[in-house]
Amino acid sequence: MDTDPASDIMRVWVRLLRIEQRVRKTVEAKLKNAGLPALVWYDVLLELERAGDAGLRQRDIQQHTLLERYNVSRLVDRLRDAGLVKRKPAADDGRGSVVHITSQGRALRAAMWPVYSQAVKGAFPAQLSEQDHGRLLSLLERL
Amino acid sequence: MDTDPASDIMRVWVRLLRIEQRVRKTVEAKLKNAGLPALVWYDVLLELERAGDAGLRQRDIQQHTLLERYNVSRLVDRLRDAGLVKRKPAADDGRGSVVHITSQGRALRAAMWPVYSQAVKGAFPAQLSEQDHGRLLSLLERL
DNA sequence: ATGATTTTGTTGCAATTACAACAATAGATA
DNA sequence: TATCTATTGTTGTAATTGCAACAAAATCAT
Repeated sequence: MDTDPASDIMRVWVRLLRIEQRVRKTVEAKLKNAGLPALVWYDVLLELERAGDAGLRQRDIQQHTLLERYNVSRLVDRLRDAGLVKRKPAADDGRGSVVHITSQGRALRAAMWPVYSQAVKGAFPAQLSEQDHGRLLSLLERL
Repeated sequence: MDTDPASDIMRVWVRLLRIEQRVRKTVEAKLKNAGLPALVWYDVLLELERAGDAGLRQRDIQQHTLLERYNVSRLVDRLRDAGLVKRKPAADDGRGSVVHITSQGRALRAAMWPVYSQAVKGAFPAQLSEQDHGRLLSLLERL
């Protein structure tokens, strides 16, 4: 077993971790500063918007966002309480429910986007070339 | 302002975010499964071990780990309660304290390393070449 | 069909993290 | 010096997340 702290993959991981923390932190701060909810709300609203009229099972939200089951359950509660989504019993599965975004939900997601987008851009001050972005993306895809 | 959801930098960010979530999740799960504490404990213990006899101010822990001030405060409390670190008043600064790792702390960090390391490797199944690792790392360094 | 297993979702409680206010010292400025 | 501001750290309380147990329905195996 490789126990070298400086191994390639660990270097990549640690670097990736720090970048994620730094960017997430600034994004969350700017969202809060703009009076908007946290990033995870955006994530869920976006997935629901993409899902369209069919909506999404909570299970699907879980898979898309990598949230835990119980966190999805409670987050959907909060989104519903805020009028951003609706829960309906699943027609073909007596256990679960289907979640649909409301027009208020769509409006909030749209309002969050420019703040989110700008915050991310601001947190990556280095201007990589289009080619570098492509290279980086294709390397990340392989992880 | 660019509001294109598919812009290069946002693609990179979203991909990076998902990778971080996936890997962190498996790492935390494997640590827990091995009866070991969470990743953030490892992070702090590692920084303290690197700092050596001089120890670290809590402020420095904060900067290295990107934790919030109050989280450092309470995490150091827990580490101290677990016998992994010691807090001493800072000689040259009446406000703060200096944190030192104990031998138990070093032992725990050492015990966590192989589990951590293997978990990360396992979470990156794709075998990138040494050259690709280098390319990826240098691109990440620029973010 | 029936019983066991898996999947889906919820909930009480514990642990952690976030927010806001605070105290104490250090450092800067008049 | 005296005062103002910034830095460092703590703590009460609220919000969120994690853990464990649970319920209900679907799926599988016999």
